[in-house]
Order: sequence, then C-alpha cells, then structure tokens
Amino acid sequence: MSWAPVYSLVKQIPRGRVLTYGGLAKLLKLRGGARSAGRAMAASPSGRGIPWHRVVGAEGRILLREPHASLQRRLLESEGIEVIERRVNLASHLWTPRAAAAKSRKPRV
DNA sequence: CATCTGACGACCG
DNA sequence: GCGGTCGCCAGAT
Repeated sequence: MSWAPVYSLVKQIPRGRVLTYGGLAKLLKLRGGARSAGRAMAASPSGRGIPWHRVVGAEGRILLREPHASLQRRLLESEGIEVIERRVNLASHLWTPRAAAAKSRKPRV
C-alpha cells in the first residue's frame, strides 16, 4: 500500500497546528479509516521532513507509547502547542486544510 | 490459508 | 473518566 498521499498531507500541516488520525483518513478517504492513517504513520520514513508529531488522536490525545510520546510532546511544545495531560487543545490547534486537498481543488462555481 | 496485532475511533455501561 | 466491544484492514507469523 502506498501511503504517499498521507505523508504528503501531513507535510502540509503548518507549524503550531495538528491533525487527527481520523481527520487524516477522512480527508484522504482512506479505506481503513483512522486506523489506516495510524498504520501509515507507523510506517512513515523517519527523517523525511514529515512532521509526524502533528498527528494526534481524535481527542487531541497523544497515542504513542513511551518513549515516543515524550518526544512528540516535546516537539509539539516546541511549536507553541500546549500539551496538558498527554493531550492538546484541538479547538485551538486543529488544522483544517484549505488548499490542501488541493489536487482536486475546484476553481469556483 | 488462519490468526494476531496494531501511531484508531465510535459506542455503551 | 474508564474499561470492553466492534468495525476496519495491511502486514507479520
């Protein structure tokens, strides 16, 4: 399976913003839903400029296990995202792509 | 081919 | 908030 589209979208998440696995799956219409998004991230190549830490659970919760969870938290905080009790405030940091789904962006009706 | 295992998430008690 | 079930499905065993 090619997760390229997933990485491509994740790369577009701006600093200080986050996206959820479910949101990722929905935006890309992944067959397996949020879980597929999770698998894609798990298989994501490291050191490719993919801001993997900007992907969190449905409630803004960090779903990774240690020691990765701590790293993700650190990275998020370094972007100014407050992480409280293992989670971020989606209301203020959730990212919703504008020209992201872009490829098929409609000119305007 | 049968099972198990998840960087998930919605639901329910 | 917490634990358990269920749907989902690509890979690993």
